[in-house]
Amino acid sequence: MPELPEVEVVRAGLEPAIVGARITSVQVLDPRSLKRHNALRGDFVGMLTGATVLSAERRGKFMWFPLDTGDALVTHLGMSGQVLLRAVDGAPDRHLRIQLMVSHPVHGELAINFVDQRIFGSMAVDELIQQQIGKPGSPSRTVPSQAAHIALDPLDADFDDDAFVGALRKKSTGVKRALLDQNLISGIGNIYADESLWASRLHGEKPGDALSLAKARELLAEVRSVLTKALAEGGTSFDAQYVNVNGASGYFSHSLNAYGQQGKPCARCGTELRRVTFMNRGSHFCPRCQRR
DNA sequence: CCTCACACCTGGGTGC
DNA sequence: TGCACCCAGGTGTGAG
Repeated sequence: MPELPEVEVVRAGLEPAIVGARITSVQVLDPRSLKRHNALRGDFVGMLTGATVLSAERRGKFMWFPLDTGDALVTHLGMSGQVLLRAVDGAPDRHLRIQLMVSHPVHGELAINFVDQRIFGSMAVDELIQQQIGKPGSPSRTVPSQAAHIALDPLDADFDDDAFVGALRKKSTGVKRALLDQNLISGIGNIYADESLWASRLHGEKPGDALSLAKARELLAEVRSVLTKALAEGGTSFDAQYVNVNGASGYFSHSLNAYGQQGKPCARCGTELRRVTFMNRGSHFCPRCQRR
């Protein structure tokens, strides 16, 4: 269940090993992991083989790696995806779906293993497009076409606070659904949505258009705080040895106040936290602090 | 355009 | 021990 902090930890961990590397060979062990690859533009293996990686980028939960061919390798971890850096002669990983062999000028030969139990994640080669997004006056950006509809994340310097707050306060739908809407604000998943709602004392089913301006701003501030804290913890617990990059290492459960904490006392008021099913997924909240 | 239900997936856990 | 079932949830799609 990687969300923004976990994906960013993976991106940052991959960056030193993958930027400047040349892809020498590609093996697709399960074509279902290519569901976001548009084969009409070309063959996944053929478009990657021989290409050199220029940088490591992220927007929300999408990562991408621009190539010297002009396209980008796009990666989404979905629910259970991991990108593991391995020695070329390493033991095979369980649920390995795609393997890239790369040659790096400093680190030499490496295997990049895309591992994904549930196959909600994917790899793809996609075209990069130019896009105007974010606060008025923000510079134009390059983004894979398949991620063009994804909003900036709230840790991005060009994130438009006023536009988000305004749009949120026009939505009749519940505020949790709005937080999970990647077209409105990206990077938040079920865990950090529940954490942000708990921190701002909001019930997830409270309609967005019922929020005061101040409350909507407070929610955005709490979202930032929760994500920043999780990112900092992920950064510190992250093994500096890049060959151990492991996308599953996230979930800084010791700092969770709501998610998975049903039955435990609320850290604020002591009331027993509850879990209900909402939007086909678990929602965790304090029935006293977070009134509908 | 907006809202929302649902399909897509696997394997760990539970109940019988 | 085995088997059926439930559950975890990010994203894209299509219905209304």
